[in-house]
Amino acid sequence: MSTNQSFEEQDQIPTQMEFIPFPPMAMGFHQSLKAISAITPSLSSEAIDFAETLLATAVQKPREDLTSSLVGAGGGGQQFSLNRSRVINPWAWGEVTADCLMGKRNGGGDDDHDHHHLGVSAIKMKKMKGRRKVREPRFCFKTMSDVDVLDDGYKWRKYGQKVVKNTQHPRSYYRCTQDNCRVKKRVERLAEDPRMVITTYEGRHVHSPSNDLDDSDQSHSQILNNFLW
DNA sequence: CGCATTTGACCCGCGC
DNA sequence: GCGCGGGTCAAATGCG
Repeated sequence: MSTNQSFEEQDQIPTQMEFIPFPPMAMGFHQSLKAISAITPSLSSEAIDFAETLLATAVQKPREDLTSSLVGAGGGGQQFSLNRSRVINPWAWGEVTADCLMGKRNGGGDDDHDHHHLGVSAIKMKKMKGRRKVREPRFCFKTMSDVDVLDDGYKWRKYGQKVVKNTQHPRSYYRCTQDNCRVKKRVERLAEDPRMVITTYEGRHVHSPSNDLDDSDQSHSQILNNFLW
């Protein structure tokens, strides 16, 4: 698959920890990602495209709306930054955090549940030493939520759970239930802040999302919707 | 009864 | 070569 190839062929592995502050997303989500990719070759155009599509799917909005939502919801103070490390993680990743997503107007309670973060990371694995192990493109969201599994429109089946070292929360492994679709995702909670959920997707869906969202999963999609306005 | 989840075992890559 | 740790498998169990 050509997508995998382009992820694979980029062999630039970050060598030190860098933290590059990024200007507000006045230019929009897509352009911001493009700009990030100019800084780091780790974000290929496929990664950007993948990120955008996936995020749009997750929030159930067309890609065009996604950009305007993020920009429109903006105001000042979004932080768009790039964190690169080989020590902690051999993957390069970019993260976007919109201010609006945390404190947005919400007359109700002002407890933690009104503070939402949405992070987006497009990541690739470093090339296996000696051998070519093809890895699907990966991508992770960081969200603040009290539910572990955010509804992204696809059906997932859990196939494993593991307690990873130095974390008190188990990591869960899910696979897309669709035949011939090899997409997987991992869900874990941040050790430093258990309210933060890291969802890592691996691979691309070969089908469109199942649209049975309007029954029991309503609450989940509502959480996602809350991120954007 | 069928399907999803749980959970311990197993596999494999990597660092020492 | 060995041990560790992350990822996956699959039998057992739970649930609707």
